[in-house]
Amino acid sequence: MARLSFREQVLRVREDAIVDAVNRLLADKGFDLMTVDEVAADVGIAKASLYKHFASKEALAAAAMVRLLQRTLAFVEQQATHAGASAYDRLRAVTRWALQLQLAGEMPTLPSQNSSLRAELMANKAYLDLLMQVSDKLGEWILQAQAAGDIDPALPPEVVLYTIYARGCDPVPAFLKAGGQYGDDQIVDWVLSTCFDGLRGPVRRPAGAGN
Amino acid sequence: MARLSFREQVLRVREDAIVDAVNRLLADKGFDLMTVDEVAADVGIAKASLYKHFASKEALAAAAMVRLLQRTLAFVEQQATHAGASAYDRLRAVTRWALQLQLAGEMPTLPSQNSSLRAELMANKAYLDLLMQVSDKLGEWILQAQAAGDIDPALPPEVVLYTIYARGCDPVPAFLKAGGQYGDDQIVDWVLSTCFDGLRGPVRRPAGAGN
DNA sequence: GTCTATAAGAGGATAGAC
DNA sequence: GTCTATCCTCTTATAGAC
Repeated sequence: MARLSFREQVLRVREDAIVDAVNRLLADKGFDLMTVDEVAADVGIAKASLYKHFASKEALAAAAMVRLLQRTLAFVEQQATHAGASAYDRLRAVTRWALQLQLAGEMPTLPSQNSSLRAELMANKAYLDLLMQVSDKLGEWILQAQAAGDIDPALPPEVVLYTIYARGCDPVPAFLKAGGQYGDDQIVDWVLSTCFDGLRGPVRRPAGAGN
Repeated sequence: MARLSFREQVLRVREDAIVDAVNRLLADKGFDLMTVDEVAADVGIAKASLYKHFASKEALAAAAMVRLLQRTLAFVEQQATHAGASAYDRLRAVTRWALQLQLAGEMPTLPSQNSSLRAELMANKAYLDLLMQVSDKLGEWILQAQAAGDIDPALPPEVVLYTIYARGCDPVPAFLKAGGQYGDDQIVDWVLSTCFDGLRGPVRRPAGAGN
């Protein structure tokens, strides 16, 4: 049993290395431009060996997305333990985390339109399950934040959820980073502000309010 | 000269039909999934004939983007004639127009990462010229809106400009439309609100302000 | 300038030896 | 399970007749 367990550990380490490479390439070039040859070369194994671990290119991407959702769920559950934070604070923290991940080049992005990939993901139970868990938790916070008046109660929670998800693959941070004149933290602050406070900015008062 | 002019007109009409098809396919599936065969089939001519009009797939996409920018510039210049509107109103009108275009399936979207395509665009004088004209005009309005306090003066104008551009290819409207329970106008209003007023929503007052 | 036919190559996936 | 070598399909692009 020790030998079997060891073998399994080796397997896991190798598959983790594969998912690492896929994650990097998805973040860098996206699904359509990522080639299986690149993944194999990046990991340092033959392409045929890759296919012993994952059945298809879509399965590779799905594995990367599942790991992303696992990490997201871990972060979300960690936030839930902070008693002092409001629901709004938590939503903002999660969004900040996603933006930081993206700027670090570790956010795998999928095309919103590739049908073969969507089919694979919609058939992936682990993926759907995790996505639902994350969405449920965020959904709770959204309702709480709306009740507290921190998030616009006129918006359907769905709209808020999608908007937060969309910030994770927003092109703005990458463009600003490509410009080269701002640091990551500064970029994150600005994008976070435009997301929650809008282009109008935080705390506006009616004309003539005096401060 | 009349015969030549007539021939040129026929040419223009045909090329317009090609760009129409490209525009539709780019909006529908994106650059990577669009094939030249599809474009040819959609227009109803042979693929080889396409290549008599445009030198490459990238050139096709570039033509669609140039036409988009021409239309954008036309809309922007039309807004400039509305004397009653503030700079902020105009920015909001342009963003609304882009969102409506997207929901109508007429917004060609490019991958933010395809290098061959970016190279072609960056070498396309007409494209760069139009992009600069649009950006200059929007940039003016952004500065004015910031001076008027309608847009957060703490944000670099660059950030505001990129954010507005990014709304034109935001995945949120398409997701909401796919859900099927909301009309286009409703979706546009919500996304526009999250863009300018943020998830917090319009007009927040300090606690205890009374209304 | 339009067509049919085909070149040329990339990229996903597999065969079969070890 | 890893490798080398290969298959096969899809897609961009072009040749050459009309």
